[in-house]
Amino acid sequence: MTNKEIRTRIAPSPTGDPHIGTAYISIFNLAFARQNGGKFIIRIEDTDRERYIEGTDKIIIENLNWLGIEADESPEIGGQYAPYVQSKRLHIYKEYIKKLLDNESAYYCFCTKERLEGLRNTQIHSHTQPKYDKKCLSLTKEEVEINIKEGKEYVIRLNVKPGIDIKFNDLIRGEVSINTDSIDDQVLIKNDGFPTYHFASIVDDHLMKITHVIRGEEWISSTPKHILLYKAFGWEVPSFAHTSLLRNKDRSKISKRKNNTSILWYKEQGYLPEAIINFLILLGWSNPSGEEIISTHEFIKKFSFDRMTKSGPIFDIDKLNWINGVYIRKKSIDELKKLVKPYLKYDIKPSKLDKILKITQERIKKLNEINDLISFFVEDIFPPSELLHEKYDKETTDKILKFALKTLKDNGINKDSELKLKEHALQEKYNVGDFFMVIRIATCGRKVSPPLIDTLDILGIEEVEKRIQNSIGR
RNA sequence: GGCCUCGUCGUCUAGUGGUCUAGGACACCAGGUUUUCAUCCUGGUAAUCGCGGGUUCGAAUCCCACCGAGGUCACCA
Repeated sequence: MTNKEIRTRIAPSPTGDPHIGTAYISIFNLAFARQNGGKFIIRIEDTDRERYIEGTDKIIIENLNWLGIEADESPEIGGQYAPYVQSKRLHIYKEYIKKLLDNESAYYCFCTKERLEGLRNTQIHSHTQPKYDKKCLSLTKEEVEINIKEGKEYVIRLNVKPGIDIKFNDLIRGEVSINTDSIDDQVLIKNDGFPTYHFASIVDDHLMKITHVIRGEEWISSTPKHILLYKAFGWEVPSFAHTSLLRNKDRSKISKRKNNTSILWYKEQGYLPEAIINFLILLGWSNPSGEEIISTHEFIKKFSFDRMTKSGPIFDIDKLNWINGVYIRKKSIDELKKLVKPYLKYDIKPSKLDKILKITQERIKKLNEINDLISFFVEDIFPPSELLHEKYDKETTDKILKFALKTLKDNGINKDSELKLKEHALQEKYNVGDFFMVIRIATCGRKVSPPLIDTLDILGIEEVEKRIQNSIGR
C-alpha cells in the first residue's frame, strides 16, 4: 500500500498588491504539505480579464518568497503539471466542459444580462434568494444549435438538482451540510469563453492531484458546487479545510480601506519576514506549548488542523510590533546591519555603524525607525532654547555644560568622567537625572537617547565640544 | 432576507464534565534596574466564559432556544 502524496495549493489571482491574507492561507498550506513530505503549489488564477493587472502575478510570488513561502511547483519553477497559470490552460477547460455537457451536468444558457438582472430584482423584492430559474435548461439540442449558429452569446451553467444535502467533513470545522436548494446554477464558462473560478479550480485541482484544499472561510458556501463538479466528472473529492478570515477592527473581513493589506507595506515599514509569518501563524493556530515565538520550521513540525482557530481574528498590529521587536533583538549586529541598510538614508562608516547599532538595537521596533533613532549621530542638531532650559535657568544650564565639557576634555569620554559628573551633581545638589538631561539635550538635541556616555563616545570629543559650545550662552 | 460559519479579559488565545475563586501573550498601569528612552525583572487592572433555559451531585465544556458578529447568495476570485 502506498500513501498518496499530500499536495496543497494556493491560488492567488493577479488583481493587485500581494495580499497579507494570501500569506496567511499560504503558511498553513505550506506547513501541512511539508509536514507530510508532500508538495505545495502556487497556481495563478487569472480567468478574470477585467480585473487582471499585468505583472502582479510576479510580484505576488516574489513577495511570498520574501516571506519564506516557497512553492515546489509554480509558474516560475514549473512542475510536472504545468502550466500553472489558468489563462494558459484554456484548451483544457474547453475539453473538460464537453464532458459535462455530454452527461447533462451542465447546459447552455442564452439569457441576457438584462433578463438576469430583472429576475434578480424581482427575487430580491419578494425576499427570495436570487437564483437563476433554469429557463434555458428546457432548450432542446436543436434550439441550442440554432442559437449558437445565430451567434447568440451564451454561458454554460452547472445543473444543480434541488433538494439534496451536500455534506463534507471540514478538517477545521467538522461536518458541514448545505442543501442544494440554496445553490445557484453556477456559470462555469463565461461568454468570453473563459472559465469561472469554480470550474477552472476544480479541473486544475484534479489534474494537479491536489489532495487538500485549504482556503479561507469565504469559500464554505460554494464548496457544495465544487463537490457537485467533482461528482459530475466522477472524480475523487479532495479534503477541505476552511480557515478563519482575518478581520478589521470592526470585525469585517480584512480590507484595504481599513487595514494595510499589502505585503509591500509591511516590507516598507521594516517588518521582518519571520516576524510577519510568526504573527500570522499565531492568528490561525495555537501552539500546544503556549509559546508564541515560533519559527516556520518548528511550526511545520507541530502543525495540526485541530489547533486551527475557528473564529476570525482581528489583525492587531500592536502584537506584530512586539513580535518584530523580539526578532530584531535576536539578530547579530552584522545581520542587523544588512537588514537596516535599505532603510538607512545616511552614509555611515561600518565601524561607527556597528557601535551605533549595538546601543540602538533594543530600541528598534520597525526597521524604518532607524533614521529617526540615529539621525543626531550624523546630522547637525539645533536644540530649541526652551528645551535646553527646561530644567534650569540659563545661568545654571551654562554652568552645567561648562563643567561637563571640561570634565570630558580632561578625562576623556569614559566611565570615569561619568562618575565624576555624577559626583559633582550630587555635591551641587542637582537632581542627577535633570543634570544629565541638560547634557543630553545639548549633545543629542532631544530628550531621548541611548546611554549618554556611549553616545558621546561615538560622537567623539571634537563633535561633543562643538555641540556643547553651541548650547552655551543661548 | 435565505443559507452557512463563529461567539472565553480591549486584542490574540488556553481550556474537550470536577485540579477554573478561568491560565498565558500583546496592550495598559504600578514598582524595580537605570542619568532619559528602550531592554530586562516583579506585580496589578481586566473575561460571572454572548444571553436564557435544561441535562448532571457538578458545565466555559453536553443539549435546546434566543441574541450577536461574520461570510455567502456575480458571466469576481
